[in-house]
Amino acid sequence: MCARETGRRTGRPRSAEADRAILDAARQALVELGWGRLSMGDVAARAGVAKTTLYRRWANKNELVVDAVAALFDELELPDRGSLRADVEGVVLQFAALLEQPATRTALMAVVAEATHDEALRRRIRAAIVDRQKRLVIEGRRRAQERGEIPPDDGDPTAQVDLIFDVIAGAVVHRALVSCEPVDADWAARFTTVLLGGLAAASAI
Amino acid sequence: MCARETGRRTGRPRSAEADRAILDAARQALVELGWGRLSMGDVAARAGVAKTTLYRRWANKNELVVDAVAALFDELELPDRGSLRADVEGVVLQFAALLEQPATRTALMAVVAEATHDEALRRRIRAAIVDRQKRLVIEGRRRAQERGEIPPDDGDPTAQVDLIFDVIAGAVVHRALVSCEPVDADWAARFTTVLLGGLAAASAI
Amino acid sequence: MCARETGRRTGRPRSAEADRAILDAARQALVELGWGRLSMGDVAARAGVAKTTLYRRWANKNELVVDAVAALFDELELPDRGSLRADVEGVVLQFAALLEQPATRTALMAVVAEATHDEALRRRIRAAIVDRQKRLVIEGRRRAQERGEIPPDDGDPTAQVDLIFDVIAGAVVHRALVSCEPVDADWAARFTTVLLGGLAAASAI
Amino acid sequence: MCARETGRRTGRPRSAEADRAILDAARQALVELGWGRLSMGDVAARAGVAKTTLYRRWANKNELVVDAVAALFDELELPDRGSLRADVEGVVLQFAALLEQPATRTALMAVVAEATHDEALRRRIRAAIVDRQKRLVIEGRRRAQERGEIPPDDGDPTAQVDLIFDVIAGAVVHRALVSCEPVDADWAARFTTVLLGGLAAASAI
DNA sequence: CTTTAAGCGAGACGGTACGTCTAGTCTTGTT
DNA sequence: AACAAGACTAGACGTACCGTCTCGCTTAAAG
Repeated sequence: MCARETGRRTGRPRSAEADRAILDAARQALVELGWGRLSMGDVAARAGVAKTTLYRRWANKNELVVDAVAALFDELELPDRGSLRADVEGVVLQFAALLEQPATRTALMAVVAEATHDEALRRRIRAAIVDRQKRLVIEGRRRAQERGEIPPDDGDPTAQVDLIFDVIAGAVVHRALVSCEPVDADWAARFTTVLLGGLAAASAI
Repeated sequence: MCARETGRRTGRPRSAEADRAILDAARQALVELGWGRLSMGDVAARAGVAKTTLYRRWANKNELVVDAVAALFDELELPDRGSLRADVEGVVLQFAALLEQPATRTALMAVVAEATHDEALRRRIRAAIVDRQKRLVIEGRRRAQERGEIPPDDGDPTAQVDLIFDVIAGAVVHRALVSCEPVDADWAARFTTVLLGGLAAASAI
Repeated sequence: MCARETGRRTGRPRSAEADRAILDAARQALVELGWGRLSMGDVAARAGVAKTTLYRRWANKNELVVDAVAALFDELELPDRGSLRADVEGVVLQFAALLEQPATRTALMAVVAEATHDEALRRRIRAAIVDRQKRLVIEGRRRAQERGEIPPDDGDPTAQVDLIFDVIAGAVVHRALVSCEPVDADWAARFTTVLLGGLAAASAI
Repeated sequence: MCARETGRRTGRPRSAEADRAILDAARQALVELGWGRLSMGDVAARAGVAKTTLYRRWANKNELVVDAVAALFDELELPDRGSLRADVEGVVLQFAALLEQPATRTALMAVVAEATHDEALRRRIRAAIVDRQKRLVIEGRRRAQERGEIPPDDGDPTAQVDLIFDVIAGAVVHRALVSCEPVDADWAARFTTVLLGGLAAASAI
């Protein structure tokens, strides 16, 4: 999480309690205030910790906030809802619900914005968030193939997985964060109709 | 562009040259530094203008930067390529090309990130960027209807326009800025196939 | 007092009221807290002024405190007591009384101690305190010459003024702050006898 | 030297080498940096010792530095130069030479400054520095009396010794450390003329 | 020859202040 | 009026140091 040199063995060990308190405080402050108005002094005060203790663990405000939020994107699941359409609608609504939380929306966009001029951060996001969530698409396709809803792969499905992921995640993120309109059951249904119709048409070629 | 009170008629008129210089300076600073590190003093200095001249035109930093960003997206056009499919592929590639420029990618993400915790900014983005670019979808549908490629509207097409816009813009932005993979002619073709297939299926219900 | 570039002519002029408020606050804080515990933030708060307003005028804490200390010594006066001897005894007792106040003794020694390894500070002390107080010696000599107690200058009196100042100030400071013995009327009388006798002998050569 | 509780008898004894290393490091740091910029962490690092080892021996920074400096003032001597005038000029130049070394000037002023608000330290300085150097004045007077340059004492000379000492030491310290002007042979000659003339005049009363 | 009380190096900790930077406002004199 | 210049309040930033507090390890004398 925080950059902790593993080689040290002398000196007083860092307080694990402080780690937790700081990350909790940072998450809480992020939700209440947003990235720009969150201040290190405030986080330190909330955590009951000195400001130096923050700077001993993270080089600056960005590093801390990115870490404070990184774990929020692991909670997406793909419960089996019995049909491809239900699975897609479910994951769309679940993802939208996540993005409706200020903590997550702020964190995701802030980190992506920061990444537009930081190649290393871009790679980190791709590994930690993008590739992780592609598993949801892969799992959904597998189930649909088992159910006979879509034909089995006859080649490498990577390109199609990528496309599906970009369309689903892109549309939800765009509607929730750029257009700023609600991702409700109705929109999810209409979106799913378009997506599945499009995929059927594409594979029929 | 900038909020210009129309009631004034006496006194020295505002310098149009200053308007241009400020917006140019803001765009340049935004690209070089990103949202967070851009400062009003720096923009004023680049524009060769006093800080008061900025604040006379825009209420605060956010307002100025949003305007500077919005102008970047006004260059998108929809030349008639003869078919709906060609028009969609064309606008996808055009939009992707825009997002491949560091200027635009940084600006868009910066402004969206800032908006995640700023309701007023969100409204401003929607008015200055989102609604403005929906014109492309509306125009594309109109042409396709004239060509007979899609049936004429039998109700209010707003919801469908919104959905199409979210899907196109979302998928392109997501692939270009989050997944960080190229939006090339091949991807555009496959995406268009899915989109048009989906829309056909949706209207066939 | 504070470094004020005289060449500027545009922009808002610096507040003379702030100048006064800051120096007053600094003097007060110096008396209450001593050099080490005086903080810039505290001085700013006492003066009802932002910290930046301090740093716009003085480069750092030392510079400000030196000026504040210098002002403490501006209250020394040389009322005409009718004879050179009475004037010397008067200023010796006045100076000793000043050094008996903890505020002044602490401030003077602190600033001199700080200056032992800071060439710039040394120059500043010389300009702000030493040269400023030499006025007392110059004025005393002028009066004595008018009274006919000492002959008029027949050359540049600077070296003699310097010597007299070092002897008077040095002896008083040394007795009060290093030897730590009282500078009373008796000591002042004996010291004055030695000083005036010495000066008479020196000019008789 | 350092406050060492005598009651302990078990456990690992304190390292005498650390004592030396710390005091040496403190003296060196004091000369290089001055009192204010000397830091306990830096002294510990120079001494190759942990900060706790410093605080086990001295309660705080002041205590350590005072101890580090105490021994520096024992080197003044009064060789017989054959006449009172030559002896005075000699001791003036010798004392000035001592104060021209950064080590001594910094140490002396630092310790005096600290003493302005520490009664115990003031007494300690008086015993260790002031009274010790008064022997130079006493010895000089004795020699001059033997040579017949000044009349023998007809009462208690203490008050006069004190006055002479304050004048000499005060003037030299003031010129060297406050006025910051060179104490050269010329100044020493002029000062001696004034001092001896003054003393002659005073005893002629 | 083990126990034991303390010293020791390393470095984290709560604090406090530093000096810098920026936002957004205000005050001059000039155009 | 707008403008250039720059002072102003407010407050966060990231750094440095103080003096304290764990850690785990070392060292001598006491048992």
